[in-house]
Amino acid sequence: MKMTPMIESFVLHFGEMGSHWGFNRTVGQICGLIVVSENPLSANEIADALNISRGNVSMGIKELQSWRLLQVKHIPGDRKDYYFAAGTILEMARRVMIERKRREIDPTLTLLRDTLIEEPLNSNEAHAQQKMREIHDLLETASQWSDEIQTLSTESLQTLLKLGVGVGKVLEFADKFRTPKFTEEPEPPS
Amino acid sequence: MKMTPMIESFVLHFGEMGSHWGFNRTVGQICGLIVVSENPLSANEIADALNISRGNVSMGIKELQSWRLLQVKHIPGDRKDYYFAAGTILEMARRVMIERKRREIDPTLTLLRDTLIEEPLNSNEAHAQQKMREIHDLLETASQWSDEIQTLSTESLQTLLKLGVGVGKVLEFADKFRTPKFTEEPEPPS
DNA sequence: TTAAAGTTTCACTAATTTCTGAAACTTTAA
DNA sequence: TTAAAGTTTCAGAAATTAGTGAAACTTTAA
Repeated sequence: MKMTPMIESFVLHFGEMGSHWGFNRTVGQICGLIVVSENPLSANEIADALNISRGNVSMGIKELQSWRLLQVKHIPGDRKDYYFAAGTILEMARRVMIERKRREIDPTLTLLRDTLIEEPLNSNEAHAQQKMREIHDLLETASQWSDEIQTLSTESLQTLLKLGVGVGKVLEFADKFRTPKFTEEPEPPS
Repeated sequence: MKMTPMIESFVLHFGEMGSHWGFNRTVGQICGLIVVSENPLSANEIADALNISRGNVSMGIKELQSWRLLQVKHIPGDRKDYYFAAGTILEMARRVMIERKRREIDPTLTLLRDTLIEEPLNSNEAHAQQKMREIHDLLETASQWSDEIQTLSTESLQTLLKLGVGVGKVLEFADKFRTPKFTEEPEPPS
């Protein structure tokens, strides 16, 4: 299976992007290829298209499965596994987000929580803890957003994404009319 | 300047995190150290505390400056530069976001836009373009969010972050009362 | 203008990560 | 039960990325 130049350039670019999204070049390419492919692909077809070793494909597939980005199809009378993208782009993006949160935010939150219960030994440590608390609170909020997004239906997420772009202006306006004393929660509508 | 165990463990962890945030271990450590430090630090003090070479510190500082995460302080009669964190944690986080968007999203958007104006040569390419359009639209939305956030005041951003956690539920409710007419999803095959 | 103090660069080395290919293992049709 | 087809693992090779330290460069007080 030979890729056309259009598809090849996309797949290569996706490979480079991959490293920003938590996986390596090859894994990114495999992911790109599968997303863009019309029919499910066998591991051999992938190795062939990307010109990488069979073992490497096997590793890559395992990695992508750990991100829950692949689905497998079986063809009767054929023992191969055929892989295709698990869900829409939005669903895949969401899975990546969730997984990244689990791998990147959660461990830091744990460390910060553990550190923040220690008694500071001197003013340096007191200051450091203050900063850590700021980081903790921000990550905690990010974590809550992420958990929330996990519970949303795809449609609601779509709505939220589209809506978002307008939300900022409203807030900027609201903040202007807020007294410095009451910076916590907006009045609930009665 | 010797780090206490508490601060050291934080700095080391921050170094590991760093690689997820677009910079390498040492740069992460430098950033962590500076954030947590009570007073501005000279390059030599950083090299000393982290036990890395002077040249490496110089590179790291340059990198952090390109992320606009550092401010420099001069002490009269002292020719050294003293570095400290540029703004609050939230401000720093926001700078990282903006910069990552510029480095990671924008180039992909460009590639996708360029690819999507090409005529598909066959049904594979047509399908690929369809997927690329989905990715494009999602990244476009992400990009708009990012731009918006850039224009928000820190206070409004705080408000938005805190608020967010409740927003989802409202949307889920609203979507229930939306007519299927406006759903963009295709009918599942029967 | 000089030299001491500070900073940056860069060729080289070290460490880490990724990839290969062959061997081991698994599955299933006959 | 066997062997052909398919899959996975893993030790080491290759490639990439990070870090060192010495030399070159810059700045400024005297």
